[in-house]
Amino acid sequence: MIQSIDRAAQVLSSLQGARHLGITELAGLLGLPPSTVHGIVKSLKAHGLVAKEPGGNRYMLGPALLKLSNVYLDTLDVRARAMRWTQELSRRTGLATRLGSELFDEVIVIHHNNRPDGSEQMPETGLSIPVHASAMGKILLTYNADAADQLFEKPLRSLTGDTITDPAKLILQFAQIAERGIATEEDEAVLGESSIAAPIADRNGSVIAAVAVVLPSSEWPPEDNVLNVLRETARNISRELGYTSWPPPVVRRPADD
Amino acid sequence: MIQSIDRAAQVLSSLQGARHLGITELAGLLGLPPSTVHGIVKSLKAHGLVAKEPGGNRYMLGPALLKLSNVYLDTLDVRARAMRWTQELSRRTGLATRLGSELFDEVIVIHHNNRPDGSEQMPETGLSIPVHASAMGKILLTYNADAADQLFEKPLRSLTGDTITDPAKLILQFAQIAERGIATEEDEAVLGESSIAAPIADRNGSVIAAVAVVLPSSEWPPEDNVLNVLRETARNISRELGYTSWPPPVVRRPADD
DNA sequence: GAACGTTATTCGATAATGTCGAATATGCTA
DNA sequence: TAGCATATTCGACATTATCGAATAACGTTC
Repeated sequence: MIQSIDRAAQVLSSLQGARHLGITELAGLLGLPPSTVHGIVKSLKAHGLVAKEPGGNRYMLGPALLKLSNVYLDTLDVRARAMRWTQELSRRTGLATRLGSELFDEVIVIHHNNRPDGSEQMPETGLSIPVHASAMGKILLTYNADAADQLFEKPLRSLTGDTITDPAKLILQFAQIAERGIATEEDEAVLGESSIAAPIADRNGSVIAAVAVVLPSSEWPPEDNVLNVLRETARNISRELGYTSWPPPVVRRPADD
Repeated sequence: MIQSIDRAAQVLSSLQGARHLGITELAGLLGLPPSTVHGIVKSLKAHGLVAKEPGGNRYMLGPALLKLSNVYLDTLDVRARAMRWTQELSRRTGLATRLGSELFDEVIVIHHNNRPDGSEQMPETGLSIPVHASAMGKILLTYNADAADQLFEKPLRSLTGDTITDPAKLILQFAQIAERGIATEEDEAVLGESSIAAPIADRNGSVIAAVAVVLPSSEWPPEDNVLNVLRETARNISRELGYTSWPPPVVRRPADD
């Protein structure tokens, strides 16, 4: 691990949390001398990854991130292929749908379809949710034992009264999830919001993403039809990626690094 | 400039251009030994800024960028304040609107409102357009002489037959733009698409962003009303940011670094 | 299915490079 | 306007990244 790159990433991560920070504040957070931090920030700024806040002398994240992120989304093969299927899923169930991918201990939403009822809704692409509190996260953990192991090394954060923070309970769920190819979550991330997810596998059978439908908890449990359509969607996307059998088996794969 | 951070940023930028690259390819692009590049990529990967493409041994941009970018957008004060005004602008003109900010020699779209006619439209947030070929870019260049100087050091790229690539012609436009507080562009970035932009100033009178309306070139020229509403929108946003007079004067400001 | 070529990855000695403290400049506050 | 806090520059030093060589993994061809 290259020290200065590691530190640069920490700077970005700190700014992600705090939005605006001065050099001294950053130095405090990272436990480094201000002059060192200044050098790092200066380098990041030269590439637009960090910007000076207008009219102040604090720093914030920079516009280059927006461009990079846009290219990132374009690069994702799953996303491009899944889009038409999730739209169909949304239409057939009348629910909002999400496509999610793993980012350390969170699931990040890489595509989102609004509920087709035309109500005012936020764009959710880019949203991140702790893995253990999301249906998509449970799918990803079920199929990635290494990630689960790592996750359970630290205590799990509770987001609502219903968040499951006991690893043992989650592990019990994983077994069922593997069998059914479906994970659920009720009020575990956001009160009043529940979701159901299914795995997306690529041609090697690796689960690389998850699809979910999101519904108000007041409409829980969803009709069986919703489950079937969701499962079918996940299967269709996987098929398009070159994977045919269903559901994908849970196998411990060597972490590629 | 810290060398390894600079190189890391170059890696991101290369991946932005090429989508997928192996270590050797990257090493070729940057003119570095593969082992060096490998170390950099490994460090970036540890933070999710870069990811290994599923099933291959090439690398691509990573999901952490999406999260960072989302926070970046949330951080932008202009964006939050401008949003309701641009929505109103879109409604009153019946046109798509954009909010743009400068990123080196491009304008990056930080917010976008669809044409309210309900037609199928792409989300344009994150889109980037060369400054010299966009109305928003001309606004930003008019108010940032340093950026213009830098831009003119290299020959300008032509995007359509109508792109203005002669610095002298652009400089002539800048004078008019400063006077009117309005910049235009006809088919200069995308054939069949034209736009009109106005400056957004913060409390110091620095022009930090631009608003634009985009219309099919077939509807050019727009009614006077469109110009007036656009100008009014820019003024309202600027007022909300604490700047009152209009249009903002062009003054050469010291580059803050 | 085996053997080659290609590409990724690891390792360690070297010296180039980032680091950090002190000095200076800048900007904010009272 | 003075004083303080914060950002920024500078340069000597030693840590740290670098790069070549060796190894491992991969994919491809016969």
